[in-house]
Amino acid sequence: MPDPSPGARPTLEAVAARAGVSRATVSRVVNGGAGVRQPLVERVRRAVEELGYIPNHAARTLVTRRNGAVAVIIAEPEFRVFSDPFFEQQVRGISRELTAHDSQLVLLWVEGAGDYERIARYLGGGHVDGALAFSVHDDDELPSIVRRVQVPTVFGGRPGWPGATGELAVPYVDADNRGGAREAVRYLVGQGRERIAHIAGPRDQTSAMDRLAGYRDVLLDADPDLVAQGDFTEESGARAMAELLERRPGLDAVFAGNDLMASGALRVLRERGLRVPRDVALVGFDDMASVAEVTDPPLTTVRQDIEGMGRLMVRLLMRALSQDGDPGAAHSAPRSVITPTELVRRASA
Amino acid sequence: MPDPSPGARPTLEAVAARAGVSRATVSRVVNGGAGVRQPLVERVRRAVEELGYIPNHAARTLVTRRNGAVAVIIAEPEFRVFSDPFFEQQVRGISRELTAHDSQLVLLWVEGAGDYERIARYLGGGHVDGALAFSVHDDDELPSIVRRVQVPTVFGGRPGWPGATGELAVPYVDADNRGGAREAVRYLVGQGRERIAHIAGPRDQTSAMDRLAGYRDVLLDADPDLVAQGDFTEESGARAMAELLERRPGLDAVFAGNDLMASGALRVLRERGLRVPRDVALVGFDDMASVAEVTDPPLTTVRQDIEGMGRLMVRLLMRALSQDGDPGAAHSAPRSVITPTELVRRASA
DNA sequence: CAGCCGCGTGAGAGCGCTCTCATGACCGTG
DNA sequence: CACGGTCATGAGAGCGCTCTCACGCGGCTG
Repeated sequence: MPDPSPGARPTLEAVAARAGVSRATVSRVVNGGAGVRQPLVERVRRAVEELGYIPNHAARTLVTRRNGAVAVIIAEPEFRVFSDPFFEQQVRGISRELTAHDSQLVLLWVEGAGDYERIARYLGGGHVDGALAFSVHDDDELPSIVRRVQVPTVFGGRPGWPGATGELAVPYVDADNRGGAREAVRYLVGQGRERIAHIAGPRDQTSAMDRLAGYRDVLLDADPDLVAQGDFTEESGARAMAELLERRPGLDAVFAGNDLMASGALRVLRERGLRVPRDVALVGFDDMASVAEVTDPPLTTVRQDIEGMGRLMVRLLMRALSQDGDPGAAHSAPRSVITPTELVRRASA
Repeated sequence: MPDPSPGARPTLEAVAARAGVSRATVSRVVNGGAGVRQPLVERVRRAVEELGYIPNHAARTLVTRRNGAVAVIIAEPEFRVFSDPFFEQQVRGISRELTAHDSQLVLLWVEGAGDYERIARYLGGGHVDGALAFSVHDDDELPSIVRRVQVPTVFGGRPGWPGATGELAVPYVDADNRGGAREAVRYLVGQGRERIAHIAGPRDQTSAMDRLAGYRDVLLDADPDLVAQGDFTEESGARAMAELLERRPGLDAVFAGNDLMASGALRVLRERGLRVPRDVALVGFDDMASVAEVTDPPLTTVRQDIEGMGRLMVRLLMRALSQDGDPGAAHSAPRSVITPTELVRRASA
């Protein structure tokens, strides 16, 4: 039977028969063709072509124990997940780099706390070679889960739970939030600003805390009343600004924890008739195009290479995966990477 | 050897040995336990528990030809993909429904036109049981690809290529754009508005064209100069509004193709000193929370159940998949579904 | 009490692939 | 020209699971 059941997808066997070689040879050709003589390679290639052969993924995975897929775990505490442009860029970077590594992106959307069991089962089921996770909050269960099911995982953003940098360390990729904040504040200082306030992001996000730390690094003796609490939303930025103005009307600069809060702050500043940057200089963080470029005046802000961070996460993971098989290299967890930031000067400061 | 290589994951075999039954019985228990006597079921369950057994996905897929994964294909022509709140909601609906069906979401991000080959290979490789796609533009290659590789696919939004509703029909889920537009325009008419303009979305998106058609359904003899072209962005809405005002200064209502354009139109209206809704009534489309609720005045708009549409896509696909095996039910492509819209009255009209 | 039916269980094949190992052809060398 | 070595190829096992089928036991009927 030269064509058994025309509807059925051709197997390696079928290709081998057609090319007049063994399964092994076809397999070799399909996987790069190393060690097979040219004429044979071509004959097999032709047979593959003619039959429209596509390797069966499951069969391959079954024996190689590699499945060319990586999970991206998205925990959704509340709102702001996907629609966060930050996120989009990072996922795009991940997607691109994954493609370059011939891997697929499996999206794991965590639906509330009770859903972690499902995630654990999935991760443990060998569906994916590794995982990428974003540890948004301190109390995230994810780290302990990936540890339990032993799935190589790289985190986006420095995890914040106790001991994250010591015993329970996990590999992560993060922007140099602290350094970026320092640069921003120093810039403000360099401009002659003397009463520089800070609108901080949520306390349970390490990025926010790192930025605050950077601010304090430069302004060692900063007046505590010059720091207001926000939660990374535009609204909270506005509220914090109003608060700051009440407490310290004489402030002459604001370093906001992110662009959204900067934009909220800007709104309040203008409502109060304060000119930016003349009366109050304003610096944001993130260089979120949809915000920083469209405010009036456009925001001076700290840029991070978000897509690059996504790619980097993948690269770290891939390196860990390729070492996995090595003897002696057992459990050589990838090192974490801090990516540089860059101050983007626009009109607001 | 009771515990061969402690690091290795236990197999069915191991569980069977531990429970003192055959592989077949363990398999039955793992897959629901039908037809196995209670005491045995419990013994097996306990063994599974003790060994921490997790079924190997690849092996299972190899024999069942089902892999519990569905691809979500995202073609990215330019910007607005993830960060589109519309998109986020739809993907969330998909994710939730997929979870309910014990399936995984595999994200396929199309990286430009040349990338379709990769997508085709992936789809054809049996990695997924089916696919969900969004046919943003008319010239999309996706429909022909899924047809070629024979992967059951449900589209989000009515596809617009020639013959999409006839010979080359594909199942899709779409909102009742035309009906929603009719309702919006009728509402305006009912308010006594007499010169109702429309800001249309891009010509190559069926949703935009359907909304335009709905507008025309009501205003059969509408002045062609009362229709301006936009591209669904805020900016284009502003431009279109300016244009309309120039051509027909006397207009007393605007039905915008989406909320973003409505918001742009609103900006221009206010700049020109026109009061909304007093002088000009304004209706949008989508009920995009981040836009419609925050404009001043808040937008009267047409709401569609976006998350529901996502869920519906999955349900249609699942139905098609479960029929796939049936004899006689061959190629019973799922029917398309149009979901209702609802006019949300706020202050702008 | 013999026969039969039905249900619960086990044996074993096989899904499509990779990979090790044996085999044989061909080369160069002594 | 015989021999060992190298390299391309094929044979075959086996990855972990499902599923068909045969088997055996019990209970029911005649």
